[in-house]
Amino acid sequence: MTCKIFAEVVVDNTSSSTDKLFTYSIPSKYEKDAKIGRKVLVPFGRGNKLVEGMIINLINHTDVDFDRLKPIKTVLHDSIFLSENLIKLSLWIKDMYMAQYSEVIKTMMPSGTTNKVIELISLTCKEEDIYHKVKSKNGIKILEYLFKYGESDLQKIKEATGITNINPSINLLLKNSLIQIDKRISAEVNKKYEKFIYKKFSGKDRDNILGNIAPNATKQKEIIKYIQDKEVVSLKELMIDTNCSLSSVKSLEEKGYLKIEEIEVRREAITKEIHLYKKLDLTKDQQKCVDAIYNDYVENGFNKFLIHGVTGSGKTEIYLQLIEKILDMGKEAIVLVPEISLTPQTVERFAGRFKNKVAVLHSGLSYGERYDEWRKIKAGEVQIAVGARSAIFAPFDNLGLIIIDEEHETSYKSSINPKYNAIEVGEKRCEIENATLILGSATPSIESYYKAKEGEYKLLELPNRVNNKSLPKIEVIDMKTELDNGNKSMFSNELYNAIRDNLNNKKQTILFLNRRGFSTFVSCRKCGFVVKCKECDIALTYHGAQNILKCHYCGYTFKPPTVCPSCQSKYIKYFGIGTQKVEDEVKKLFPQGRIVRMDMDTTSTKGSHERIFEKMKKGSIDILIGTQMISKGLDFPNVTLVGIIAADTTLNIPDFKASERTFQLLTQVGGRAGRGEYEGRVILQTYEPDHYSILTAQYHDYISFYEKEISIRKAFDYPPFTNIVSIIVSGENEKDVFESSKQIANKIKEDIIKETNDLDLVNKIIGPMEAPIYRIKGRFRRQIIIKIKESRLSLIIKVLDRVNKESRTKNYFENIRISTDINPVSII
DNA sequence: AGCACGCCGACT
DNA sequence: GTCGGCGTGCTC
Repeated sequence: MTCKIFAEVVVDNTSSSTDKLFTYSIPSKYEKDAKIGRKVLVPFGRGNKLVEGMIINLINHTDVDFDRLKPIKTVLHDSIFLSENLIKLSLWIKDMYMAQYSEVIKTMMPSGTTNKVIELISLTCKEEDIYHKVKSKNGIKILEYLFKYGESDLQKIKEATGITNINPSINLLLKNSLIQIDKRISAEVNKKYEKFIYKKFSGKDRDNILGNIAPNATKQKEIIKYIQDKEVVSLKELMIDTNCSLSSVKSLEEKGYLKIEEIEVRREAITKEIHLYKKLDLTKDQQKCVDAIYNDYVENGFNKFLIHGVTGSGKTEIYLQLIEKILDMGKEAIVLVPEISLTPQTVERFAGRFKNKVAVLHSGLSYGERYDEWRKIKAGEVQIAVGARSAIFAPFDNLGLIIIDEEHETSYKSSINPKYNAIEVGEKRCEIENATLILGSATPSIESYYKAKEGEYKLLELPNRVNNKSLPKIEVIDMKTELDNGNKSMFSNELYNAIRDNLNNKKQTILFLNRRGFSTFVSCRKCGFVVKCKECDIALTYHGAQNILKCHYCGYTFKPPTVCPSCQSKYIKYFGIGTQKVEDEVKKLFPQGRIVRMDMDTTSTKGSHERIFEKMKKGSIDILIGTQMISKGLDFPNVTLVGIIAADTTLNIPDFKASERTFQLLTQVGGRAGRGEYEGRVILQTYEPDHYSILTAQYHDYISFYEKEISIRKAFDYPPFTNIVSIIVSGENEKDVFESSKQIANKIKEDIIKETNDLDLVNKIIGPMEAPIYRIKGRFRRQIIIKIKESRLSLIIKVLDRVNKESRTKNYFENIRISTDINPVSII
């Protein structure tokens, strides 16, 4: 086979106009190293500035003019590179989600590992040369700066001298050999090194050495004694244990007794001590599940499964035992869990079973930690990666299994570019790498369950809990009746009594409300004015602890008004309840209880999640109040009561997934009760007790919910019966946004007609209209929605891609952004 | 996006 | 001549 001589390279550049493949020739010395997925340095642009790139393809001939071709400068021998399979996957993602090459490549790599080339400029002449060899004023300025401050990079010189067009002057100085330019490459994240001390003497020489050391050098003697029966010790450790200084160690090194060496150390992402998590006996149902998947994998390789198992049915143990089998085959596994439940509890189970074969990847890690975990995977030091969404790209070369737990979670869909869905990417990756995909949930998404029913996934049902405990009873309380009976508080009589009894019985209670803050909106009782964010079209939430109004979209805070900004009346009232208010109320009603609130406001610091979990586990919390953060993965045997304060908060959102999300949330929260030996009780308060989401959740009846919901989706043509493409046009100038969105919509329609002449398709384009949240962070937003059948999706993507590019080059309006989302998790 | 290039007018 | 400012168009 002949060697390929050209490489198609994606250049590290955020601009959309340079987001394409550039062809470079491969110098013969790099023939072997220049492989697909390798990082390179290439000269780019007129100035031949060195930039990092990634080889996407190798080819034998090219249409690019010979005199335009440049050679690759360096193939970077880094531990960070991608497999050919992952490059294949990245190309699929780019097409499917209308993303840019560089965006996709960046999400696949650990952040901060992109190399930047810095050009350091230094002098090669004497000071007196400045004035007689250089005539130009700018040239003199630059040289004077370099004399004063020594070598410096271009940016600094530019700032200090105030020369805007500096390059001609620099080039002139370079031509006259008055300066030189050194190139240095560096990345944000690097390997971490620590100093270690090696013993350079043997035991029998010890007394000799001690005799040779000056009598007053007591610290040196101490060090010799300390290290005598060790081979190597970290400098840090030695300095702490012997309380010596670096100079003592250094003088011992000079005498030749020790050697100081820098060695790379791995940052540890799992800091906690991990206890063994014992293998459990499987129930019949669980065993059937494991066997079905394993046998299928051995026989067929690539396949897709959906495990529908009620809360507490032991899905995790199934995952663990399947992983064990896969590992025995020499294969590797990825486990995806929602970010929110990627708590120590989950990690403990996997690491507790498989010890150092596990790497974790999530947003709580520093760049450095993530970089080290990534390299552990790439180097084959671990066989399992547990992580959030982006762990779907864990760089295994021999993948056998991808598990996506709680597959209905919306966090698997990325909200930033590339706006990929980890489930779809997982399917594609398994197809490419001949691996098995397992989706698991107690409340599968409607789309996934439909696919399972249609045979696209193999459906496995686990209808029973492992301990054969029945699912907790859910009592629905109609809050309208409570109100009629004169109860104006947020707690029904039932819930109040249950909390009181639980407290008396020394059992734990979880209270759930999917809204943080104190009050959800502030309004004037006289004129109805609602206080909104200055930058967003969003009602502000009152946060009592700090006495501020907060926008949950942009994070801005405001002082609460004392008079109505609109009519100047004093009748400002705080409406709606949030977790803070619940906390206040519970503290008032049960002053003897130990009460903790858990939401985004109380868990912003690192490790705060963990602290609350530990306290809950130890039993030092009686009542835990929280948002959906507490609805997942928690397993506290002593929780016997779950109170859902207002079940309809998610129900009335104008989104096609509102019912589904409500059902899932209620089922998941309800599942937190009665996981131990005691019977659990769930009290659900609502103003809409007859809504099917609530009725079916009450009886843990997923199937009935599914039947009802799928018929509605079909009737109104929503997913899974159609794909949804949402296009948001945004900008700071309202009129420009209005006009440009209209033009874009027209362009899309024209293009579709040109391609297919399908008027029906054109008529299905909704909008442009004001987006449900019309303004966010000062930008006005208009939305276009296209419902499109699977068979026509690629056509629409093609059209949108073209319109996107065109509107960018033609630049009708300034600062207009177009953001396209294929199958968003919500159209709000 | 960044950057070079080229053209122009202003300032020695 | 030299310098800065700005518009234009390209990047293998």
